[in-house]
Amino acid sequence: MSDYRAASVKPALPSGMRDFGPQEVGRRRYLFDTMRQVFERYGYQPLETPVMELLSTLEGKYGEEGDRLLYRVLNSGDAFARWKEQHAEVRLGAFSFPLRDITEKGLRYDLTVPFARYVVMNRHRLAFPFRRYQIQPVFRADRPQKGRYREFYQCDADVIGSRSLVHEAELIKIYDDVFTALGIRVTLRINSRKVLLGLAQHCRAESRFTAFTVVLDKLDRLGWQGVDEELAAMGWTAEQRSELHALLQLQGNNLQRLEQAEHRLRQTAAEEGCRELRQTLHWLHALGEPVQQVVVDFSLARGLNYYTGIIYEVASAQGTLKSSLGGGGRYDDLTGIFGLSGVSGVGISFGADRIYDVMEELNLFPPATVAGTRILFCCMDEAAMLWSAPYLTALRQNGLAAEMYPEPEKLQKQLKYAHARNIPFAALVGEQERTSGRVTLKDLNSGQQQSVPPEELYEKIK
RNA sequence: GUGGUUGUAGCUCAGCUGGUUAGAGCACCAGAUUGUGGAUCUGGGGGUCGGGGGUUCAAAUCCCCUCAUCCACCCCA
Repeated sequence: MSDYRAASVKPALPSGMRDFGPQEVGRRRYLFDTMRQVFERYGYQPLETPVMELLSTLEGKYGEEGDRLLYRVLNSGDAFARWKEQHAEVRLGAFSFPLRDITEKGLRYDLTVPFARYVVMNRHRLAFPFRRYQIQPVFRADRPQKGRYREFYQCDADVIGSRSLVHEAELIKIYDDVFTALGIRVTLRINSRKVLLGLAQHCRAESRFTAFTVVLDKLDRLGWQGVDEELAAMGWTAEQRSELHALLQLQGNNLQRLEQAEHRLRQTAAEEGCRELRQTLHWLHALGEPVQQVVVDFSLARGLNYYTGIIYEVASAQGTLKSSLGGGGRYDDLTGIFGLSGVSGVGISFGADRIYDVMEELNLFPPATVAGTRILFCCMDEAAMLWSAPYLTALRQNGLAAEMYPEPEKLQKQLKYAHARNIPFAALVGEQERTSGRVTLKDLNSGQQQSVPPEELYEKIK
């Protein structure tokens, strides 16, 4: 028999990973349930995919940076040991070696790419347009910091197989419904990649489009001056930069700014982008004006480079966490890489962990998110425990959460436990109760006690 | 991946320029209260001072390395 206690290890978690205690789970469940309800109300169907995907599915989808942040899983068995034997002369880390020999799987980085993979694999089974939602953890080997974790939940809703802008408007409604239900005031910014592309065309800077969007995305952090400098460093002329500045400086409401932008960027992709944005706003109006603030913002860019049409981003309007609570957009050809081209999709994502952080900071969680134990049987001796057991079961059968303290400990200790667990009622059972056939029901909040027949417990405390 | 911050009891932290057996609050356990929780009082258990190496008669304290943490950058939910 091995002495497993000899080698005691310091308990710890891998960096960026977290446990969720009972209260946190309750609150997270409340968050997820809220989203689930809204998603389903809009006709989205649930989907789950595995944590692990083939690296061939994941690699190259998130840009160079994304590949670096992929968690790679070592092949199981002795693949690595075999590899080392075969390459005994190679010193690990001395120079790059074919990773593929020892790792062919990775943890999912987001939910969109696995969704695209699923759609392609099941295309004959699905009714298009296919709407699905997915609430699952994703993994990024990033360095953790405030509002950034290595394992975090994304809550995605996507519809694939339709170009209709009704979806764009409905997704805004979903954002609106969820954040309104949760009680968070947010700002929802929308833009179109086509407007940005049009601007790049107008400035004859199409070749550096992706780099341009990455810089533009930093506007709220760096301010115009910072963006201006970075673009200058990238080789943008003063004229090109002032053109961009003018676009960002447009005044008026959403529709007015769209009109001006369209006017400025004639004969480019921006015309279509503006038209689509306007159309989306029309649909939104028809579906019902949102409660939350919706702003057309030409500086919104989004890093992920698969977006091609309208893009979204949500940020809290209150609290200290300024980073994004969610985002999304339309991608014209996400399934193309898996061999199914010409299928357009649009989707949004909620960052549950950040939403959690914001709600906690602003104290927005309802007081009781989990229904805990309602009554604790506190027994003086084993005979009392046996006597109580059937009543315990009866309460449970009636759907009430009930517990019995597992030892005939001192009452003091048992009541302390009830108090610590926030259990509102205690049924005290000792010799007196057994002989009289009535239990002493104690209300832990008021401290009052009454003698009741055990059959009436349910009615008294339900 | 880059830069910085902080690691002392289960938790939050104190420990001055190196100097006896490393402290406090909260939490925990026991008792005051042999069938009554929250309050109070009394007592108690708990620490490889993140780990390794070095300087020194002497290191929680100074130096180096390492690990972890948090924050920022990059990037993103």
